[in-house]
Amino acid sequence: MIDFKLDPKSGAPFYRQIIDQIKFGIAAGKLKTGEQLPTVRSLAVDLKVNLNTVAKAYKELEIQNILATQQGTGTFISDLKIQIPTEEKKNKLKEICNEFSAIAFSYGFSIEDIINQLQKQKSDENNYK
Amino acid sequence: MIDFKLDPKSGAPFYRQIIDQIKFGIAAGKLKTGEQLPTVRSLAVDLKVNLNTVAKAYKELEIQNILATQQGTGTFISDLKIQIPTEEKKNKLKEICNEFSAIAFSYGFSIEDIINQLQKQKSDENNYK
DNA sequence: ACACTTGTACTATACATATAGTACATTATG
DNA sequence: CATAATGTACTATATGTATAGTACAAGTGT
Repeated sequence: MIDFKLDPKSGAPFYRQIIDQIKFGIAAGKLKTGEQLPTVRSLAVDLKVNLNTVAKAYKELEIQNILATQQGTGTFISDLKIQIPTEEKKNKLKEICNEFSAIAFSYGFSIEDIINQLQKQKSDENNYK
Repeated sequence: MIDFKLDPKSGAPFYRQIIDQIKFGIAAGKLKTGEQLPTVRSLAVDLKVNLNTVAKAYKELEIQNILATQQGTGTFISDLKIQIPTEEKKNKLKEICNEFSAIAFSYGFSIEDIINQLQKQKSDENNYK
């Protein structure tokens, strides 16, 4: 389970910080398929925010098919591999990359800069194997 | 010179659409170092928005050292070549790439998927030249 | 059936953002 | 020096966003 934390100074809204931490948790392997997340209430109390703030984060992740909620039971990490249809997945990748390059671009980086950096990351990753 | 256009349905604010079109114009080679952009007034009239909306776009690009403004004269594309990535900038790139690959991971994409998509984007961009 | 736990919906409010209106400051040019 | 061109600053307003308060609905387990 993740140790959720909110930083009021970060500038990023609370609900987005929650979303990011869950996504990072999945990417880092700390959250696995089927695992239950804290309930909206318990996490809200824990983070000292309103339960709707947590619910909003969960809701957005549910729309993205990253979480599955069951009323009365809880919220769970869904099986990411079989969730998104391939065609939709391709569009999602395009969307992510567009947003990605737009942000990088605003910092003065070219697409090439990004590709080079990612390739560096990729070889780093292989070194761990 | 770019043929500026605004799409009210796009969801993106006008000033950001202007920014993006200038950035893409530079990336596509349509705008070159030293070239003068339309004045805030003329572009505002052309796009049927307030001059402050254009000014805001120019201002943001000036802060990013992409444009240089001279009161009484106009706004120009600055010399982008001398913007060598500093140490700080490199770290920023790394940071951005880390965050995005983490997000892409959570959707089930690999770094390779991202690189492939970005290379596709890059060649699309070159086709405009 | 009942109590309890879970997520959801509706409302209000404070705050930020985008755009516009208007007046001002600075520079160029004749 | 005067005028016109240019970007800038200040203000107002409408709209969207984030968060919270509270009540509701749906499922669980005894």
